[in-house]
Amino acid sequence: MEETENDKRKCPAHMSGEQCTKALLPVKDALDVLSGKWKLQIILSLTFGKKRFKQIQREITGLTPKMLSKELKDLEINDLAIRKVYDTTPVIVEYELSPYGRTLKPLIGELHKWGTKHRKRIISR
Amino acid sequence: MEETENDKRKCPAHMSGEQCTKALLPVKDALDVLSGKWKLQIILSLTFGKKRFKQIQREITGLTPKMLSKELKDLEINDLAIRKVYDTTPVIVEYELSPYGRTLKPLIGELHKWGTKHRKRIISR
DNA sequence: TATACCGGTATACTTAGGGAAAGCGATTTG
DNA sequence: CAAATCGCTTTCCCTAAGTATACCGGTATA
Repeated sequence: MEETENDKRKCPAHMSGEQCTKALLPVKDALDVLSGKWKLQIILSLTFGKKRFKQIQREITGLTPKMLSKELKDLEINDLAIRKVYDTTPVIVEYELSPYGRTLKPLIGELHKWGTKHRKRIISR
Repeated sequence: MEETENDKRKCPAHMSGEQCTKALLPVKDALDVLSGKWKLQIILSLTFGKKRFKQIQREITGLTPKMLSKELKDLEINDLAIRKVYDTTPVIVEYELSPYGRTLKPLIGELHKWGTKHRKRIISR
């Protein structure tokens, strides 16, 4: 069995295997931003306006403060959400989606589109 | 601090909290299909043509046969990849992306687009 | 006959993600 | 004064995901 010909199709002629996997890095980045059990729900929650910590937690059943805290930090680090601390007594903390965070919308839209079709396809079998 | 007004913005007027989270299900489905450490690379590998088991494994450094086997089964279950067994001696098994699997391309394209911008944004700080 | 390749499986292990529960300082509410 | 709310953090634990390693029957190759 000769494979020399087959192996030529590993990658397109103009890119090496390394370049191929490099092209995947941004895809993984995007996936990372949305991955995890709660991020999507939190993002969704924030698309409807500013929210306080406990308010988000109340909305999303099962979400523990530990996870919420962690995920909000992740969103902040990625510039997707903004944390605002108001100097009141007691202190008030509000989270909101950043303008940049809103650029996720079309992406999530695409995921929703494909996912809906997929759901139908898998269920109807 | 009154919150009655704030709480009204939890979800858009026309949908309940439950409907909101239901809308997320297909998004999660789409994410699931691409999640895991190896799936993207395997899909990428298959976009360049039919591949045999060992051939894929050789291409993707670090990928163990156990994981490859598992991921390929996942792809098959989701109709994204096709497994073809040729009745030769020794038997030859080839994997390829299904036409349906190729419908992932625009989605991955979007992920790539957003991810590229994000990568630049995060690195330049 | 020995070695290597094929397409995987089986077993044991480590790591990462997430859940449960408690607690903290500050403050308001009864 | 007691209890509750806010915005968290800490600790411990469990499970799922992934790794390492060995192995299998069959075949081809030196």
